[in-house]
Amino acid sequence: MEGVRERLLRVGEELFALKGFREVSVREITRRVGCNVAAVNYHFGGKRGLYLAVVRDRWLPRAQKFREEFTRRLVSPLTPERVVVALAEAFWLAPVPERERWLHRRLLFQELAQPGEALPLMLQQGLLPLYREVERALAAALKTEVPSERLRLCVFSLLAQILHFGFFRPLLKEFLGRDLPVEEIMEHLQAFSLRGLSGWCAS
Amino acid sequence: MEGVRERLLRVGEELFALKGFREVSVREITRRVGCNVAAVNYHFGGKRGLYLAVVRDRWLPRAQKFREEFTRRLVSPLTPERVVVALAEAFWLAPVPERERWLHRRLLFQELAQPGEALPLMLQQGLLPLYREVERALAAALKTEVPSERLRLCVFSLLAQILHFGFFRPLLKEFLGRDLPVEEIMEHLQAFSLRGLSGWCAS
DNA sequence: GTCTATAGCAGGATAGAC
DNA sequence: GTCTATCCTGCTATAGAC
Repeated sequence: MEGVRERLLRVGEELFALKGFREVSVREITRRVGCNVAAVNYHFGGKRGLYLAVVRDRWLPRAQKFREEFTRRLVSPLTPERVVVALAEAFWLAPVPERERWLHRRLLFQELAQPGEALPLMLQQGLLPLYREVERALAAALKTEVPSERLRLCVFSLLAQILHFGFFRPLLKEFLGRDLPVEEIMEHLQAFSLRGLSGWCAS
Repeated sequence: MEGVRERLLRVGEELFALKGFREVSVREITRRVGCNVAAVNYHFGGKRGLYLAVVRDRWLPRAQKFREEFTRRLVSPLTPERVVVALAEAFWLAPVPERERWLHRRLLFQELAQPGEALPLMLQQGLLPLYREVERALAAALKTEVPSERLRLCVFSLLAQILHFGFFRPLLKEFLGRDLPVEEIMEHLQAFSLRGLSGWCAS
């Protein structure tokens, strides 16, 4: 049975992710949960406390789960192609409901838009470890010795695309004229990241 | 002489970009401008009206300016490399104060985090025309016939990196251990977008 | 642990003087 | 056009009954 505390965390995350911290009222959360307004203060010491608990108890564990999905999908011998595929799959095909993936992106987005004390937590404990993990895999995949800063920038470019294609999905739809299925996005990501524009260049 | 109306737009944009619509109060804006609270209602019909005016009168024109900067920097004969450089330069080296570039990104970010009636405006009149412009340039640069959907996805990947390196600059600093100057970011963007990871691949 | 009731405050908007 | 004064609404947080 899901207690009031857990329901507050779940509903709180939904609303914070959808509208951002300020835009959500404690009343709205407790009404949906079906409990009293005072419950938030009792369990979390206030609205801000609930928000931080959401990040700690729901967002961070999920971030770690995505990271593990990535690692789990790496198959040796490592190639750049396989690293890219593992990364894309971890984000888009992991056994996590689409709804949760959306929540996850969205909450990060909200925190970036209005940075608070949760941001350092999310960056350092959520994103940075993933970046390092990808860097390690990529270093192993590229046989040549690549300067580590070069490598990290490539990791950044990879993640940039993954996050962007998530965040700007509506714009993509408008730009293309149709809603591209995940499989095709992955295919493009792979092609672009591995060969870049020169894959299409005549010269 | 800058009238009250213009100052409200300028200060309003600063604050909306920094904190988001909800987080800013009319009182705060008018206090900084040095006018009365009622001025917002008089000139714009309310807080929301001021926000929309900011988007229309300041953000959209600036978006168009960036687009023109891009077009202006294209030199024939077009090559993919030159398109990438023109795009990066338009965003990072245009004769616009860094502060304004920051404002511009930030306001888009806020609107994406909490979409309102301004979002369609920003996407359709601000971003989409730029995307189409880049697509056109890229199509001319790539001699071979590239399916237009492929091309658009490449444009998306390009812009993804440009926006991401702007939004996540703090994370990049932490990841690299130093704050990368714009010139070096551009160099990487060019290398990655043109050749992808295979530029570093042994096989 | 969970509720009701309320304190205490801040925000947006408006009416009307000047 | 710009100001003062004020209304009304909605919020968080807390005190205290049960």
